[in-house]
Amino acid sequence: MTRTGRPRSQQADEAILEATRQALVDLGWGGLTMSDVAARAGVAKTTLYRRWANKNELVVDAVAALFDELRLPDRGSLRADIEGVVLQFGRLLERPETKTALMAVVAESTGDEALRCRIREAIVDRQKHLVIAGRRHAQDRGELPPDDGADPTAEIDLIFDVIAGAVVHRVLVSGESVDGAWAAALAALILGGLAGTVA
Amino acid sequence: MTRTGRPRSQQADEAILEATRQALVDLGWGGLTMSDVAARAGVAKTTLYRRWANKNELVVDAVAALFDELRLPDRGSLRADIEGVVLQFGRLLERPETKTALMAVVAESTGDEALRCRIREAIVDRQKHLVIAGRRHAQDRGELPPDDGADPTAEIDLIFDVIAGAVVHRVLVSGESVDGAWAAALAALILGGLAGTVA
DNA sequence: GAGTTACGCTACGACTCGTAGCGAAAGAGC
DNA sequence: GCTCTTTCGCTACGAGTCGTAGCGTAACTC
Repeated sequence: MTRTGRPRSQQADEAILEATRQALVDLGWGGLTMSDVAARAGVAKTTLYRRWANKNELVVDAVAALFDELRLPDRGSLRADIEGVVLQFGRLLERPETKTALMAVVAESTGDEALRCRIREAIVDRQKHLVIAGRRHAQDRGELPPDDGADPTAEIDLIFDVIAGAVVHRVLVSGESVDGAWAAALAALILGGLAGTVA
Repeated sequence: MTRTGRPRSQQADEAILEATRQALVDLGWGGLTMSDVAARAGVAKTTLYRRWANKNELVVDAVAALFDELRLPDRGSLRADIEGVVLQFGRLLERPETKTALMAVVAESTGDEALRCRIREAIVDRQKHLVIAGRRHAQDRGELPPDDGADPTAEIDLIFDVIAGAVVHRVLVSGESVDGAWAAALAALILGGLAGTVA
């Protein structure tokens, strides 16, 4: 089913997404306008609306592309894996375009189920896979017990919410940076609990 | 210095804040307009602008009032205190007006230092006090060692980011509710780490 | 070539923002 | 009572944005 007619410019797609990210840095979420993005991308405003229904979906796609770079290299221990993911996620979140956009689209998604699904697929699931992979590596190494038949979903979700939530909260709400010392402290807390860090 | 002239209507203030919260529930952040809030509150639009410079500050104040209800009753153990705070914060965050507004103003604050300060005073510090109080209670009970001269700020900040971040992430990003079981699991993780929950 | 689709451009109605100007209302001080 | 001061509701306004429609042209397939 080769489509007939003039094909959509792939180049325009990337120019628009890049222009969206740049506009977010310069203007923030509230200041971003479709006209401005179109002008930056060297594209007509109508071209934007032919591909994205509204501002929210455009920004989700523009930001989601940034999450492609998340990886989990096996660093040899569960502790090192956690620190690596925390640092990686922190660096990603400290970039101005990510910082501004992520919370805004999440906020907008609270009343928009379609947008929520789009975020889940494009961003959340991509992070959760890191937790699942890290857990499997740790089990292979014997650092964590293998699945005992119980459903591990709840545990995975908890770890995911704790790690991602802590990083997001540190960067966006507390407004401080995620450095090596903080990543180490968080990893220690997750592994050993308060007893482990304090004692 | 008693101010002369007609005093500002305190009643109007509360009507506006309540109308703002209700409008957030009905319309979401993007759909909320100053005209609509004014109409709901039975107030002229100009009256809004005489008290709040723009939409962001109005919403911050409207939402901040909800955080007044956060308390830390001494429940007898560190574990119970953590579970109580988590449940309390979770219930607050699951309310539609909080859910929608909190992330939006945080997102907007990434490019607005004044707004960031306002959020810190009105919302963040109010939560952090709970962590500080809980830590002191635990020290009084002997569950945690007393301060050994080292600055406990970093540890408090970490615990704060982990608890608040996890709850926020669970509710707003993962989109699931904070129930007793989850609160217990989170408390167990914080106290004993992965070793404690798994083994 | 013929047919189909995407493109840039312009214009448009509906809406929101934030401000200005007006007369009336509500208090404080004499 | 009266005056002064500030807030109030109302209307109107310019500027800006959204998302859409219509047009002629460009690009690609068969």
